[in-house]
Amino acid sequence: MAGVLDRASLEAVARLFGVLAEPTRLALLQALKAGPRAVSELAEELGAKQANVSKQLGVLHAAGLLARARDGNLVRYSVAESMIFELCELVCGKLRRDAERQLSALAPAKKRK
Amino acid sequence: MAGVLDRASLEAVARLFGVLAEPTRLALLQALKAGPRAVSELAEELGAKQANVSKQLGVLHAAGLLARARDGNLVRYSVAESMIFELCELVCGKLRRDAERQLSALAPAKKRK
DNA sequence: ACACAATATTGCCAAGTAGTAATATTTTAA
DNA sequence: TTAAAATATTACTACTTGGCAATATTGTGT
Repeated sequence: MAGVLDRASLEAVARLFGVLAEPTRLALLQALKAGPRAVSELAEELGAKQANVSKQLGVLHAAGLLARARDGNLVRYSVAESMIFELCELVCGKLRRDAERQLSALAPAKKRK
Repeated sequence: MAGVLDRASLEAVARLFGVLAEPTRLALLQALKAGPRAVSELAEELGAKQANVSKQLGVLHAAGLLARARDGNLVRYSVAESMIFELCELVCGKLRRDAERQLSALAPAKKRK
């Protein structure tokens, strides 16, 4: 369905993947999957510094993955692209398969399902 | 379906996304979508240096995304995880939607489909 | 106006890495 | 054993960026 992408499109795709290529940002997305959270809540939940949480949320927001909403003194972020969870599921599936293959190579004959 | 991932799992997922976060590697995957290719073929097809193509193919192979097969003097690489194209499709879809939104914000009332 | 709390920003450093030129390795063919 | 071709590796440079401390900004209540 999709033709061949030019260099600029490939760079855009790569940039998006790059946003997801950091454990801290993935942890933030995972926490936000349960619902909107304020910066300080996320910082405590992840055990991370406020400055860094704010910075990484900014990266995710700039990429269009998060929505930002002021609520008095707080700023609540929420997931704006549920697509990211499909992405993560695909990757997790591959990692699970890899791990299984590695296991069965050491311990033959495993139960199927 | 998937529970909460620990730090190590998040790092593994991030590492995978990181492999896809480079335009050159995406271009290689795109070229390989049409079928197996030798290193020199890919270098010419992309207009890139042999050393860099070999290096990036190595990264993709180490990540388990490509298969490697010697064929005489050549080494042919091929896609080992078709999942990556689903990933790219999801990302491309988001980018298309973003671009459309940006367009319709400037030029109201566009034709549907 | 003030103090206080939550968030954002700035300057910095250390680590990681894409790309390159040069060189090494592997394979084929004489 | 040679030479030549294809691929991989090494050493290097330039650039990017995650995390941090300090500071600035924004909003709330008094």
